[in-house]
Amino acid sequence: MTTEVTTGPGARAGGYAKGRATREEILDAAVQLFGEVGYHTASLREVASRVGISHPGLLHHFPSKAALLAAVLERRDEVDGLAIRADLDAGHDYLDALSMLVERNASRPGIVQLFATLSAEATSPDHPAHAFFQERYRRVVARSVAELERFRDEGRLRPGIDPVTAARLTIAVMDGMQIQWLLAADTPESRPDMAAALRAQLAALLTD
Amino acid sequence: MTTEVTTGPGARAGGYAKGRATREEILDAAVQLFGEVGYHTASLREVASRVGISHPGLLHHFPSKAALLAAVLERRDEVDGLAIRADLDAGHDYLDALSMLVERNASRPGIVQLFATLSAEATSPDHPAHAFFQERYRRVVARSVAELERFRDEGRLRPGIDPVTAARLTIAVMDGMQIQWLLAADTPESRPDMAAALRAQLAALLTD
DNA sequence: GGCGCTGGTTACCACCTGGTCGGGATTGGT
DNA sequence: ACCAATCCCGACCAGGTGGTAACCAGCGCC
Repeated sequence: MTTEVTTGPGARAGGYAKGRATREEILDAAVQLFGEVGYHTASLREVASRVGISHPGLLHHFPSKAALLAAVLERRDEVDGLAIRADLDAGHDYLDALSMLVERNASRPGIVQLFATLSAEATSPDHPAHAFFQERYRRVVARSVAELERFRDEGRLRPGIDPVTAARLTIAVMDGMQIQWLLAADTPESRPDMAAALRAQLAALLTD
Repeated sequence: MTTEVTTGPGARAGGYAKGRATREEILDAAVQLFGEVGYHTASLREVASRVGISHPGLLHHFPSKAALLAAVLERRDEVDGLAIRADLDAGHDYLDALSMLVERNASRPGIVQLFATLSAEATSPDHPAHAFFQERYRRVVARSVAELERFRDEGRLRPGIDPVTAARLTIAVMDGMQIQWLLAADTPESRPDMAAALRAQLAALLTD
């Protein structure tokens, strides 16, 4: 179906205040459930039930399941993007901002699980979020590469490592650590610290 | 349901040659399909159809869907384990053996997708493969830690990096690169080399 | 040559899925 | 007070799900 990240009708601001509030509740519940069981397995009825409405009631706000998914992803990236920009404006490094993002994520297991599950699912070419994740990775890799090229030019990137590889490794670490972190949810004593791991990774890639 | 990795009745060797062959075909098809769409979404009918039998025919060999999943995971780890041991016996390093494993995986997208999708899915505590993946990560982390401790004792681990963190980062890189690799399946020119990435990661963690 | 186990089949079950339809409240501007 | 837009629901649909029951063909051992 390849329903792109076009915001479905009814998902934008507008309508009554009640409706807008319900839409937010739906998105929260959808993030939670998609994270718990994945997009395919999650049912509209379950999402609707968690919000306290019927499933046609949900479909009134989001015309299809794929549209709901698109809205969820869109909102998430929007929120994260704003937070990162705020950190940058506060004078932080881009890589520092990434660490901070990871640190924030450590307090939102639902969202972490959502993206871990979804990015793996969306690996299939016909997944509704396939194009979204392709574009997302393209963007974040490009951004990280640009940043690491600056580091290299300042001589702060460890010799023998090119910026592209360094960028991909860093992003891979973020994704991979999420799985280890999620799997160890019930054994806190052996649960890895995602942010610390990312900082260690950057320390291994940089010279200072 | 937490169907552990107990081999279901009928999944072990035995019966007629025809039956054993069919079981292998089923496992191959299941690996493929689970990889394509995930465990939850995959249907027994689809797996059966790819083997050319009916879906109760499949259930004759594997008494439930979870049992089929268990058999798939079990066989995969068995095969990989043997290959790694062979590489070790050939005089290779454990970390080199990991690179070789990754290199082999690069020619089996179905299996890569299977484990990427499944390890994310199995993050949920009530997923049939949850315990399997917990144990799997515990095992491979422990193994890598032991190896990296030897490196540290030989002074080949970069100072400031402890073996546990290094092990987790390495495994995270393997998992994370899989997603980037799978997502770039249709853009070969920008597709990362998983094995090269792993080697670069190890180069960043070690001193030689 | 009979006989039990193996490898399937067709038919069926209860249940869940996303989505549609028509109607009935509620809301808020005029 | 009116009226249209918005919000939401119950009922329904076709289709897919894992699993079961009953049955039958053929293989191979006694």
